[in-house]
Amino acid sequence: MNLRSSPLLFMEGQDQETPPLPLPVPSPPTNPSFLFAQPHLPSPNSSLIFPNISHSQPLVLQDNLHDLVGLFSAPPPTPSGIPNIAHDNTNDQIMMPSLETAPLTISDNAVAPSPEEVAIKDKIRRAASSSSKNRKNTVPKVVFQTRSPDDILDDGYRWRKYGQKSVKNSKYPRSYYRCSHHTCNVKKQVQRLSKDTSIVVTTYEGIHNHPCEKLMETLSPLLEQIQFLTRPVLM
DNA sequence: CGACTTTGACCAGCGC
DNA sequence: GCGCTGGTCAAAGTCG
Repeated sequence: MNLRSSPLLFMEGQDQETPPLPLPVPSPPTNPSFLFAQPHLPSPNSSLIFPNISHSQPLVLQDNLHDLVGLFSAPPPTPSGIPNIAHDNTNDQIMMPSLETAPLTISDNAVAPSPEEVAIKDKIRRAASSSSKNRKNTVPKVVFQTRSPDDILDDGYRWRKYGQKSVKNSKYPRSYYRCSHHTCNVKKQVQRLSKDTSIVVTTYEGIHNHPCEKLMETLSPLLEQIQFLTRPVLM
C-alpha cells in the first residue's frame, strides 16, 4: 500500500463557500469486520470528494491493510465466517478502518479548484442530477484525491485498463479501468491534476460484489486461527 | 497462452 | 444539424 494522503470529505452538491465536512475519525480497527465497512451516503448517488489536500496532518494508511476500496465494497458472503458490519448507523459515520487515527483538518490555504477539479465536480453533479430524474440508475460514485507519485494506487483489487483519453484543460490523460473480477462491473477513472501534478484523482463507480483478494489473502491465516480457537471442544 | 495495455475508432450526450 | 467532448469498444501488441 503506497497511499500517502490526507483526505478531506465533503458531500456532492456542497458549494465552495460551505466548508467541507471533516471526515469522521474512526477508532483504531479492533475487529476484522471493520474492513468491510461501507460508507453511509445520504442519497444513493451522493459522492464523496476529497478536495484540497492539507499537508498539516497527513494520514498514513497502514501497510498491513490493503483494502481502501473495500470500504465501498459489498460485505462478503456470511458463510465465510466473517461477520457483516457496515457503517455506524448510530453515529451516522463512515468507518475508515484502514486509516490511522489522525485528526483531519481543513486546509487554511485552500486554493481555487483547477479546471480538472471543476470538470470532475460538474460531471458528478450532472450524473447526480440526471439520476435523480431516473432513480433506477443508482451507481454510487466515490472520488478520491491522493497525493502520490504513482498513478496506479494499490487498492487491493485487480483492474483491467480499457481506455485512455486526453481530457480538455488537462495535459494528463484520463485512464479508464474495470474490475478484473468476472462478475464485478466496478469501474474507476484515474487522472493526474495538471495544476498539482502530485495529486491523482481516482473516481470509483459501483460497488464490488466480491471481497478484496489481497485483503482476504492477508486475513485468511488470521481467520483460520480464530476459527480454530473458537471451535467447539469435545469433552 | 492468458492476462493485460495501448490506441484509434465509434457512439451518445450536450450546447450552440 | 453540427461539432465538441467524454466514455467505451476492440484489435493489435506486450509481457510474464
